[in-house]
Amino acid sequence: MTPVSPDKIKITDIARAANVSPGTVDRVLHGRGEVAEKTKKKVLSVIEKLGYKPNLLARSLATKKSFRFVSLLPEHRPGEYWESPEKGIDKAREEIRLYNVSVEKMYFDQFDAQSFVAASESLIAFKPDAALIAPMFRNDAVLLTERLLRNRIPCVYIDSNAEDEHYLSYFGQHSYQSGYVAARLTETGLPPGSEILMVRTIRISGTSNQIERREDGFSAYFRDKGLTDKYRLIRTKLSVDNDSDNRKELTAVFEKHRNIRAAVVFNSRAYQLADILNKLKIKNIKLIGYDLSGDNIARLKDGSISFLIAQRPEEQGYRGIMALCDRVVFNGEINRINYMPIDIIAKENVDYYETTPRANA
Amino acid sequence: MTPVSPDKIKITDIARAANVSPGTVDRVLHGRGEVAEKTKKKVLSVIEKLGYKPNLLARSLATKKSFRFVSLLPEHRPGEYWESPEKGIDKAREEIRLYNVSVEKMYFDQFDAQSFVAASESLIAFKPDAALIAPMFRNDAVLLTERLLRNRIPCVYIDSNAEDEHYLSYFGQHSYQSGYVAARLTETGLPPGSEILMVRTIRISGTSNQIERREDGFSAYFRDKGLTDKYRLIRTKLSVDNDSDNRKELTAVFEKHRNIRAAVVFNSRAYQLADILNKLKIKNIKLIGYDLSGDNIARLKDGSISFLIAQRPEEQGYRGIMALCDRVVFNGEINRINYMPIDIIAKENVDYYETTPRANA
DNA sequence: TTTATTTCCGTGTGCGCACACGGAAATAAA
DNA sequence: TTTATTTCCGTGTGCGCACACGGAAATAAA
Repeated sequence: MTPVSPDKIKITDIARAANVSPGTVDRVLHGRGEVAEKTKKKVLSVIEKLGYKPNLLARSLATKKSFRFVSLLPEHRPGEYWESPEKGIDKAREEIRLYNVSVEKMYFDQFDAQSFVAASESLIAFKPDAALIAPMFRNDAVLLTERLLRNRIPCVYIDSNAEDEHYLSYFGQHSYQSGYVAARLTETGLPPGSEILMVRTIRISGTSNQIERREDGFSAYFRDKGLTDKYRLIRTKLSVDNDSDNRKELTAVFEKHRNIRAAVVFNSRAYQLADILNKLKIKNIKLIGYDLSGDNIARLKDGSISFLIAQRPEEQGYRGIMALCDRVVFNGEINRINYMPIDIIAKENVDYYETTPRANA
Repeated sequence: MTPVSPDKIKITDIARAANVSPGTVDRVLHGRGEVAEKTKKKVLSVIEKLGYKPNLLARSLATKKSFRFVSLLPEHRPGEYWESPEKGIDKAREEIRLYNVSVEKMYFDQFDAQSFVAASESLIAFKPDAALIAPMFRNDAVLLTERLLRNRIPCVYIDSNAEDEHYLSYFGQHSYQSGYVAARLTETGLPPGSEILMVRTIRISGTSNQIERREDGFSAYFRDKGLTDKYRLIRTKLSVDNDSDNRKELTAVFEKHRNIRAAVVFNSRAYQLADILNKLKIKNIKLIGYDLSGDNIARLKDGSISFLIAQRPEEQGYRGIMALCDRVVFNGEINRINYMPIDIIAKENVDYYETTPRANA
């Protein structure tokens, strides 16, 4: 509560030092043209010399611009994974509201590629100033981002990386490495000779490459460490919804492989496997899964799941939106690839895991 | 880039609706008095009805107030633990500079209680508007915060919780629970009959209660799970600096206890134990430690350390300062206890662990 | 009742910037 | 050389708020 801070130079200081009017400084700052080359150079050199930094508060207050962002996520129900990224988006939205940024939320059905295409059309028609996208359908996502790019609309991907060149920035996990971590957790303390069950859930529209790369990383760990003789990797597939088929399949697998001591599920449905194993009375299986959905947390707490790997989904949404804001509103630079931490969650630390980015003023 | 956002109500809207002048609304908003009781009620009801939210940008721009914060941390060198909280403080400082908040950094010697007392005097003399403190010397920290409280200066603790009533808010780990997590990691895959070495580093001015509670949590895990027959906990003490004494001590311990298969160090010096074990050619010890100092990370990567438990030190500093800002600058409410996640770090995920809170505009 | 005091409130200015408007100077066209 | 056009720049206003100032109305003191 002392007197106001000193030595902040402002546009009028620049103007005085450069012998021009504030209006001219403004034109130079915004590259609006209508300034003689000589004058422009003079002003720029003064700006440089005095180290002028615009007051973002005043700028936002004065500007009449507003910005419309769009997010495109899978539809979801309470407790499901996608609730978390959306929470992060909401938090960011609240924080940048004062900068005249609005965020319109759009959705698609994650089991229906056609719904993604339809949503893409709506998104394009909306003419947003920026977009945050969960590119679950690789090809359609690329088509969408190509069109956005053509209109100079920046685009951030979260969750899974489509590996094309059409997005501004990616916030998500390094899937391959997360598989490596899953393998490390699986191996720790596992008796030699054990068999390890790798579970893939069949999806209607094909497995995402995110899941595939988790599996790749997982397998690679055992190869890289020369553990392929010590352990044996068994693969099986489960259906998303057909419970009785799944039981039959697993019964057969465990019949055939008597030494399965660990199992890994590479999507967020580890709870499904936990439930089936419970029903089949198969015990003492070390189960590793992904993502902190409500169901997974419950199984983690009751001991059916040993470890879950998390990827700060809220932070993905939050930082994705903030990056777009930095870019569009403040003309900042954004890191292209932003890998999230690969968080290891056990029963003992799950209650203290909060992905929530801080709320600020 | 569409027209400016609508329906934002401002002070003049309140004034019109309440049949008063903007100045009167302002007096009510700030509780400056000089308003008749009846008028005040009228204005408040209109504010309520229209759901007025002040524009923080305009408020900060218009206000002539400025705020001086102080941080009080242990001195440290590059790569050491305390660099991280300081990084978070710097980040927060940058973000709230526009709100006329400055952060003055003060330091003490973490091995010299007297230096903390001296720093306390400087801090008080500085008359800050808020303080962020690492309360490593419990009693002296309490004395300091009592004096701050008397002057109505809000005070945030980070890292360790002194458990008194004199601070506004705490950002740090639940130490007891983090010991529990350490125990879980230690136990996973450990052969029955193993002995577990619990290492305490002797400090000149007594062990902090943070460390003690980690130990408590660790021991409690084995009791709670009924594992006291299965494993045996061995305790030993090491000196901070006397390497040869430490070697002798450890040689004797391992001489006596032939079944030690795991060791835990409860402060950030796990690398010290790793180095001694290397020199003594003691192998195959599963080593668990705390905090991502440069030395610890190196040992994690070369395999001497199995797991480290981290506590988002940058986030502690960042959120601590931001909380003070919310409170002092924006009159917000702050959560009193803010436990950090208990992060599990292994060789496989350490490169993706960033505690850095996002940089924003 | 008159004057002094207090209570209460409205008006005006500035925070640092964006941006519209209009006009002088320089240049091009007649 | 005169007029039309373009280039270039300065001035003025408003964003939403905090806060100083001063004055009218109400009350207290004389």
